[in-house]
Amino acid sequence: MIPLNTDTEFTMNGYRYNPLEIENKWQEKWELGHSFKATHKDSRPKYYVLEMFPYPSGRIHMGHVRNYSIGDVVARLKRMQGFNVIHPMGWDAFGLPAENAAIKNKSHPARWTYENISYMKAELKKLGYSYDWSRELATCHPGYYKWEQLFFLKFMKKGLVYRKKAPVNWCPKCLTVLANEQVEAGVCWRCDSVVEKKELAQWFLRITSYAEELLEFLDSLSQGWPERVIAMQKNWIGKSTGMEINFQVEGLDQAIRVFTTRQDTLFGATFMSLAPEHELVPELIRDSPDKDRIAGFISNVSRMDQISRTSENMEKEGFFTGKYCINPVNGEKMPIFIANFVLVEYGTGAVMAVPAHDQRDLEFARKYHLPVKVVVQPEDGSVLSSELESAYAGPGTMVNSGQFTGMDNEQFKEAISDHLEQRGLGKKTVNYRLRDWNISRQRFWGAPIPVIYCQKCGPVPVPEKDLPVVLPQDAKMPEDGRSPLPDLQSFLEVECPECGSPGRRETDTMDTFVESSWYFARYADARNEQQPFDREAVDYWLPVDQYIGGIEHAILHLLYSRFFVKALRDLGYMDIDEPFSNLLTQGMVLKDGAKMSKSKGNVVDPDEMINKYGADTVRLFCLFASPPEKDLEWSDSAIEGAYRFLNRLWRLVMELLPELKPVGPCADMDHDALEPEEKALRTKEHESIQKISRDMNDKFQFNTAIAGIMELVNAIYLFKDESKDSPNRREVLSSAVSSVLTALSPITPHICEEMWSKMGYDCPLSQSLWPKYDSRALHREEVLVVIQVNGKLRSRISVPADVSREELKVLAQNDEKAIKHISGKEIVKMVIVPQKLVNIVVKD
RNA sequence: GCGAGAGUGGCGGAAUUGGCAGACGCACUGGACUUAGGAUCCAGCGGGAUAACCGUGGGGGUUCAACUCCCCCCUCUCGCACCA
Repeated sequence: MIPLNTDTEFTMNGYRYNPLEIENKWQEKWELGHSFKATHKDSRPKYYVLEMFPYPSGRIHMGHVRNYSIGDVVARLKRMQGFNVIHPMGWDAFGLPAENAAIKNKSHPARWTYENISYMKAELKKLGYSYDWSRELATCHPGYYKWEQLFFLKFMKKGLVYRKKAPVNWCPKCLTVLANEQVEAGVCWRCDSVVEKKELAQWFLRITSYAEELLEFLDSLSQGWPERVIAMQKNWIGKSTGMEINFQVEGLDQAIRVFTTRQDTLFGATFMSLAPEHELVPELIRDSPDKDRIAGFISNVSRMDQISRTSENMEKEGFFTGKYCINPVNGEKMPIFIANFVLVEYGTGAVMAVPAHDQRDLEFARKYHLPVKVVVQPEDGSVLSSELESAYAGPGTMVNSGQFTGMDNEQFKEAISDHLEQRGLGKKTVNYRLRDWNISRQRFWGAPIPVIYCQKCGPVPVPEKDLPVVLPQDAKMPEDGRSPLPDLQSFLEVECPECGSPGRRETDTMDTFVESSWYFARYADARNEQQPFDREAVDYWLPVDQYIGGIEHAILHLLYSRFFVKALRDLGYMDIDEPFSNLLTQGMVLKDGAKMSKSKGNVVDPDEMINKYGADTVRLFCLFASPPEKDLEWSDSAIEGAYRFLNRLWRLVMELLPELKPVGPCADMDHDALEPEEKALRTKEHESIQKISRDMNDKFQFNTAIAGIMELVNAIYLFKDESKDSPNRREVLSSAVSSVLTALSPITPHICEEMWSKMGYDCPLSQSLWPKYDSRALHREEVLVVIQVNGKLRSRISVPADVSREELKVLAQNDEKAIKHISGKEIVKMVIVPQKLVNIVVKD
């Protein structure tokens, strides 16, 4: 319920703050006036502000409201500061929930999706965001995914796409495979099911061929991106430099290739550990008497789910294959083991075990009574023996290392690398943790992968002229949750474009992260039907100057998008290296200390809040309660506070309305001619604009910017009651009120527009310019100076701003309160900070 | 274990980067107006015998002066984690 305002002052001009009425009115005006439509034929500098587009799940939630309110403030602010701003919005519209809803409602996923989009679009409009809706896109529209399919074909031609049969991550609940990035601690990123391994032929994007560039360019982002996002990406790419070394298998014409970053410990390698899935394993165990037991062990391990297999307290286990390999530097025989902790995906799937200098190898060696050989002695004087309790991984001097004994291990690392390379026993390599991106999904509601399997020609790309491969409208979703495509003859049956024989369409669709990897580029030219986007438009608008979204996309979406931009650049579609120059990761919206969720029953519905308080109040609360990167705790009383502030401002302006004139914010006037209170207010106004501009622009600290606005409002309240009537009173008041409305307008645009127009302005605030403070107005005649004695605050005095250091010294020493603390003591020193502070240092 | 960040009143949070700790707001207390107050206005609001003094997670240090810089430690949040 909106509290009914009946107080006399409030209604005296007949205007009551009615948020919904005002908001409707201005939203309509903006829409009819195409106020936020952007075009690249413009001489102003461009500014691209983008918020991560939403999945059309049904309703907007508070997380969206916060995200989009932050973005809208940036957009409106930059517009007022003279930029040509593009601020688009669209829908990340493919994905599994639509399929589930379709099964439930016995309809088509498209229907649910488009209904949600229209509902949520109305919600966004009610919040008054300054989007250029003419660029709206939905990724499930063939007009969008057609170009994605084109990119797929271009990638294919360039060797950036390949199909391979591989053990892949399978989510038993989503009935589809997942990319490595989508498996979090062994469970599905979306539904938390434990992920299984499955052997399937899948389509991969060769993101690893950009691994080095993706890593290197992180440095160029360090100014504009949060450090932790960069750290997470670095970590994910996981570069390590080392060597690949070959170990000849005894009695076989085969070598085992290992990857190591500690080639300096090669003399200490006493056995070999292979991943159970290593390709040589079958051959190595063929003649083993233990063959069956080993095979059982291998199938046990490889069938294990990711969680238990990679958990820390998993017991290290292995089996001896019965075979040996030869240490290339000392010719020693090393037993070959199969070990459950060796990962086939990383490095070469084989590890040279150096128990003295690697904790895992040590544990394994102790368990199976394998030799431990120290080859690096620490330089602190302690002497390690093979009895050591924990492995030593630090630096030191080489021992037991043939002719290299006595060398520093770091130098030796270089020496042994050259030594091995010269003899053809190994080579220096760089290894990445990053894997290629599996984009195949066994789902219906996604962009079809444009490939046809021909009985004769094999997989054949769909010719570009036949794009898009459209998702069938007549598909019926099977009850069991599988994709309908593999059973849909009308979709499936097709002629081979190369030889004309019967072919079958690929039924896998693309990972939905593919759509979100390039949507920001499509916004530059969203209605283009000839090509993905016009080169001129993309060159003008991209990169995104400010990207805003949740930290949960720190790796997935941001890494994929960076990869896409680099790949599209190399295909000649654009000329930038990175998509997002600046990134702001906003915190979550919490209620009772937890993320809002239906299951916890702590959801606050934005619609309800808008109906109760209006969009301006909801926006104000979201921006005021916490700085953007931090989590925001929802508070019913704090939103009341935001509403109260807007009412208070409304009352102030309505009361003063008869006096106010459209003089503009920070209006020019003869400062010296003003009364003292007028000077004070004018100075406060200009100081506030200085502070607010700084907080908003440089730091996106909207919370402190709003605090600054509130202070200015408080100052106006004081002024209106205390100042005398004078020739300049109206100008001073009008300017200050105009500054408040202008500065607040990016945050609460509707109420500000309304009061602005009531003040008599013709040009709407949304098209006005951000005020410039006059540094002359910042000058105060009197300043407050703090007096300390031995660093402790003792007094405050008001002095003329231009007082000299000497005068200040005298004033401070003669200050009554200061005298109490210095009398009878010797003044050792006086520290003067002009206009601020005097510190008198005394001793007894 | 590695990486990133945080720790300030009853609460959310400020502090121009070394110069008045607690801006702004919420909550609370007292008062005014009032049939009424959940509206509004005024005042107060870190602790403390309202005096000294003590206070920014703890302990040291640098400095005339430390929330801020340096060293050690504790706690919490997030991410990664048997990565060879």
